[in-house]
Amino acid sequence: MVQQPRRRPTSADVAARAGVSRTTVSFVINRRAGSQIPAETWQRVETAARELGYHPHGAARQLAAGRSLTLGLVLRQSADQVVADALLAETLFGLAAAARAGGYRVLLEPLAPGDGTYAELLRSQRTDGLIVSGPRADDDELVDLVRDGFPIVLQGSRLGLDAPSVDVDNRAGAHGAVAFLIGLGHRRIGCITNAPLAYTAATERLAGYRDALDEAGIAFDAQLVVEGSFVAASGHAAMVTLLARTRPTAVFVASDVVAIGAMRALREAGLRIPRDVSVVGFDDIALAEHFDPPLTTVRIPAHSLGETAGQLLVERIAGRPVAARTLLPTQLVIRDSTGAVAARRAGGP
Amino acid sequence: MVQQPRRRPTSADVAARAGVSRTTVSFVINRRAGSQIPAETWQRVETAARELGYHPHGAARQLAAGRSLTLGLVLRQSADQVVADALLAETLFGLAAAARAGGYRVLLEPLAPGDGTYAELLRSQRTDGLIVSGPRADDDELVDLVRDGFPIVLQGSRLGLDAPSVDVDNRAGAHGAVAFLIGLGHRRIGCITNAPLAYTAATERLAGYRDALDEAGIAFDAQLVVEGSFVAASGHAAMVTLLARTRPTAVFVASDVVAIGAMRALREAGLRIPRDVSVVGFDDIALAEHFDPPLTTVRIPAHSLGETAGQLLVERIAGRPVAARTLLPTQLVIRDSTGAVAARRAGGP
DNA sequence: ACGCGTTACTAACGCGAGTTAGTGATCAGC
DNA sequence: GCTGATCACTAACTCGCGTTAGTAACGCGT
Repeated sequence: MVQQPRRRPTSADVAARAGVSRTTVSFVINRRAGSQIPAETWQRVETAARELGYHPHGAARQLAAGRSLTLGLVLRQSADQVVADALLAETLFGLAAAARAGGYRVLLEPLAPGDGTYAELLRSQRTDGLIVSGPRADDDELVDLVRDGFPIVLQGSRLGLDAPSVDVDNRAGAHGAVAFLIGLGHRRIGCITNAPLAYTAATERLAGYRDALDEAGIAFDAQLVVEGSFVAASGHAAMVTLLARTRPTAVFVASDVVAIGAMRALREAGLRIPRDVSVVGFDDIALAEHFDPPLTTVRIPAHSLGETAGQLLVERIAGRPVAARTLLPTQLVIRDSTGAVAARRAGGP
Repeated sequence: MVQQPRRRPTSADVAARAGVSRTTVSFVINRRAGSQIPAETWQRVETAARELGYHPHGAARQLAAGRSLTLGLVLRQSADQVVADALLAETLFGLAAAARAGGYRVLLEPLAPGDGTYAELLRSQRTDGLIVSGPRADDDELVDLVRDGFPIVLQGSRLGLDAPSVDVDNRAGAHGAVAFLIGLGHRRIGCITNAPLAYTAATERLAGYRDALDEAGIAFDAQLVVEGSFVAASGHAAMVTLLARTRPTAVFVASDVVAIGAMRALREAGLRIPRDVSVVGFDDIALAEHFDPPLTTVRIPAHSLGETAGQLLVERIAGRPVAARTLLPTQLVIRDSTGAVAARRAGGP
């Protein structure tokens, strides 16, 4: 007996088996509303499809329907940032959840700056829309795509682009953290940034720091600010630099990962947290509450960051209007790395 | 003047503009080898394509060519695991790199056990192959797909499946770590697993622990083994349990994240690391070297784990034979959380 | 018997490419 | 001057499905 080289069944096969036309099969498969198909016929089609193991061909559907039902996620972070970004996975899952709710899938395009192009994803219709995470100001490709009217949502800082963006309210979060320190009596507060100031998020968090200072009438002192750069080691270096200049009673570190490095430097300098120096972080990564001591920090809604971005993109693809800028609120989580300023002991810096 | 409702250009438009047929355009676009197209014609086509801003329609190509050039990544981890998995992003990037090298893209399908199906990805040809991360033994869907001959690569433990799998050499890694402790003079060594033993990786790491014990002629003591479960808090609880039973001179914790919780419990019990108790972790997450003290741990090649999985899948899709099981080597990274066993002082447990 | 709706479908086109089988022109060789 | 081989291309079919426009059958009222 000759074995047929089993071809995957098409809707025509299903139609033949059910004794109807392909159109009818299509209606049944897509549950098309308003079509008058008697229950009996409907059943016949479904049965035939099941028996044949029929699964509609994705590409054919996309071609005919004109939609890919796919969202692209472009990650413009460098390798360093990715490894350091403890919340990426969570954000990703939020996005995936939103995508699924809208009937979409997520295509991932990690693309460190300068190693490739992503415009093709959109221009070739492989994705119906794009979420660009960490867009840089010099991204011409992005400018073109937005101008051409493709559905795009920015995650992170916006540049003068006419595309909706989602981000965490970095400035308010930082402001709250530093205001909390001031409330504890601290006046000499250091700041270690999460990243070089070319990154908008870093600038915004620094701005929040200044806001709180201004509000309390404390003069800004550039000596108290040092740049960190994503990884813990940068926090260590920054803290060493800071301590060499002066000794603050508290430090606002705009990233938990950077903060753990900073805390290590404090320990190495023989300083106790929070007795000698209070530390506040930013992000509330899962490990923050297990640091020694457990870190007071600013919680970021990572999951809903991704989810919101996904929802906005789905709306945009559907052609519905969308807020130009969505800022997600943060929340200060108070743990044990912060305390009231110690009574002034002898000897200044 | 009436504005044309600009339709995206098709290969027919390019053909018309260049004064050739669609076939010729197709040959040029796909750089088809062996076709005799004079340089002049070739140029004309390329110019026409550029001028029109032509980009081949992805779905149409997929339909005609029968390949989607997409790899699916199915993540069967629960939300807890994802948040805890500090290396996921890195693995993902490794996969993406391999995919790109083979001309593929990556479609992400996060699918906590019991919340959906992924077979459709393959059956509808939306992806050419699948990498299933963290496959569970009760996954019937997976069994069917493998039986039907779809290209699938498993990342993590294999179950009796006839599909190639990639994983870290958990057993050897654990063995090395514990042997190192034994070499330092430790004989009473606790073990906190990274996950419930239903997870193969947890079982394997525990087996490595026993291997080292056996090798050194140390009797296995079930009292010294406690289960952890992905997150740091579980490590804290496990260590509390362990200390309530007995006091080991060293503990092998099969996950850095779990280890940080365990270390906190040690501190809370007034024990110093490594003076009173040595600790070895597993994974070498980015923060491990910034723990207090910096954690001795077993490094996992996260990037190449993803990369290898991607390469294997690409090979399988191409129909080439592939190793049934690939085990990636780990590396013991010695830091400050381990030390020689202290001279026996008065008082046992 | 005729007209007029419904009901329950189907024929056929189009989506945008890849690809096979051919075709006409040119040219070398004798 | 004819044959046969290259060269440079093209017509036409195919992939699998969505969808519009249309039609056959049937029922019902007059």
